[in-house]
Amino acid sequence: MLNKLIMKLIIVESPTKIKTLKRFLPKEYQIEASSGHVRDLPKKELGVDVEHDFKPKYVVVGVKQKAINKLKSAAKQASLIILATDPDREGEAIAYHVQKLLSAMRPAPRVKFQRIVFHEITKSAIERALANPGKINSKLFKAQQARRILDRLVGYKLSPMLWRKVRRGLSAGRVQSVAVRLIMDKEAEIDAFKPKEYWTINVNLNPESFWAEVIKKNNKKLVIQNKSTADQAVKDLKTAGYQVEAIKSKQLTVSPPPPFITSTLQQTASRLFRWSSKKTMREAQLLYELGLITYHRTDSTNMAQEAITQVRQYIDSTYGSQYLPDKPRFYKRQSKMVQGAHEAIRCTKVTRVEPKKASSAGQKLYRLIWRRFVACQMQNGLDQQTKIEIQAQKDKISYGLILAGRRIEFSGWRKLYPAGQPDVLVPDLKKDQQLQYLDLKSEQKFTQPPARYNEASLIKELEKRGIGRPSTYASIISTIQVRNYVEKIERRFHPTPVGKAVNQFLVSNFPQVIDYDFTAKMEDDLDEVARGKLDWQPMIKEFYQPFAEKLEKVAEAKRVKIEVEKTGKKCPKCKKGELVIRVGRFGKFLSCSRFPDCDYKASYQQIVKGVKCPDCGAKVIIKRTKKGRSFYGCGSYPKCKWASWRRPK
DNA sequence: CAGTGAGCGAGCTTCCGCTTGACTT
Repeated sequence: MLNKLIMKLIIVESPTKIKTLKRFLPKEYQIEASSGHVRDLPKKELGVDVEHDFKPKYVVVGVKQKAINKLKSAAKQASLIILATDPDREGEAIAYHVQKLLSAMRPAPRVKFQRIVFHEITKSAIERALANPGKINSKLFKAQQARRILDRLVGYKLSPMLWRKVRRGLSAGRVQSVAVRLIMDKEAEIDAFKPKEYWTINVNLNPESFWAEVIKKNNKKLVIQNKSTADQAVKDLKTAGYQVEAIKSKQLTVSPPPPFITSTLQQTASRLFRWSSKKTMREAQLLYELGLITYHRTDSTNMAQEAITQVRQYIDSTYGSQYLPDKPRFYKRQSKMVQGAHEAIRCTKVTRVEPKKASSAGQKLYRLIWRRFVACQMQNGLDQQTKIEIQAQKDKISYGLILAGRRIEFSGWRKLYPAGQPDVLVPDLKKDQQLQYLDLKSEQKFTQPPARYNEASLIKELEKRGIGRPSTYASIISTIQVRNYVEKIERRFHPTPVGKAVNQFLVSNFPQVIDYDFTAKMEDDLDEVARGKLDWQPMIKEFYQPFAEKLEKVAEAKRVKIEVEKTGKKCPKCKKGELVIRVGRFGKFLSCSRFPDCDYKASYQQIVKGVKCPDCGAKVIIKRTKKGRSFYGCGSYPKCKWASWRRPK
């Protein structure tokens, strides 16, 4: 058959790309997807020979067998195989392993392999890439391999240590352990926090009955720390004379936020819709598969040239030229950790304002992405900020008061994207104008402890430190909860006794591994490997040698006790011990403090208030599956088997 | 979707990062 000789096989990572590419390319090209990594270290063993230069053992990823079979049968027909995986470290490794797998086929395909890279899926970009094929960048692949091996060594050496020293089934890793540490350190900050007392005084003045805040005394910043100071000021202010001292006005330009990337999309959907990162990713995936948005796992704010041109035309024709900046906006990458294989998350067609094919949740997310996409190329907003300074004079003592206002002069991009604060108007006053005292409010306040992390703020913090990747943010959140290291209460993360014990163990024994800068240092080294300045084996060795020595030492250390939560009740079995709440693999349970002398145990029931079992009327409790997902169940189980994922009415 | 967990003896747990289905409460 003639076809057999001329068919060229292009291999990409994501199956969704197949359709798009087919539109651009002539029939002689067949396009298939690897669906991510096809070979990896084995799951059941370390798979790294630490005695022999860290030689890795790779096996085929079981769940990818179907995709691999497809690749293989296509490869048999092909005259040329073009590896078009993503243009980053992981993509290079995927290309390497795909080539390895396909070359090992019997009978061996006698085709050539080419590697191409493109940063946007447009006809011109792909044609350019096809015209300039290269080979696999083995330095970049080695950098990925070093990353993979390092993570394996950390994870598969530390985790068994925890099984022996704390409890079976636990885990540690370069990313998850630092995420847990962040939460623990925040808790320590909160514990150490001592609220400070302070007072605010606001004075109500005429004309127009406005309020101004007292901020100065005798031209110095005034901080009121106790009631007697506040009372003295109140006494003065009640009978003082008031006068406008100055009116200061200035214009502020307000730039739009950059287009969405994975982390900011998750944070914004969390803030506006109260969605979990998992929910956001699920909805984004569906939009991506419908071809409505660009790829949703990205750390880059770049946008395709054609998209910018289209959105600028759209802004000009829909909102008018005053909403269009002279030049397109480009957003810089925020850190060197950014890999930039993909574009920012944007709509594929700017004129598609409402996607009819999407679900209602999908439409909600789409509208958000659309607004941010268009807004990021719109003109700056312009605000008029006004500060009115007022002086209060009482005998020889003077107080300074302030009143701040802000008014939007030109909405700019905020015409589209939620801007936040509405206008705060100030009364129409003149310099030196006399004011009349009406009323006064003196309030005692206390400084607040820092807030615990929620999903959004934890992801933001991890991203800032370069820890984790867009494809893993949602799973990090899940892992630390499934392991029972932290629990979410009212959408915020709190430490559990197990999490505290594990963190304490790691901080005191392996401080370098869970150091906040460990990943950043690793990335620096990987850059060197990718640039050919450093070999990967010495890089791993430099880390592993001291790590292995430490592992040996720590093997001798004592078991770590997990702290228990007291209930204040007596054990009903032995009547001697106290009932305590322990955290096990399946969550909390009640037991006797005298364990193992007394083996009393009972399930700890987290009762849902105001809800009855729809089947038998008993109380409803929150339970967890083995996988860590929580569900509602009947309190009289096993007599009544009622259970539900959703909270009953 | 769940009968345990802490220990004990015997086989197992575990990492990070790239991707989608196959499950569906």
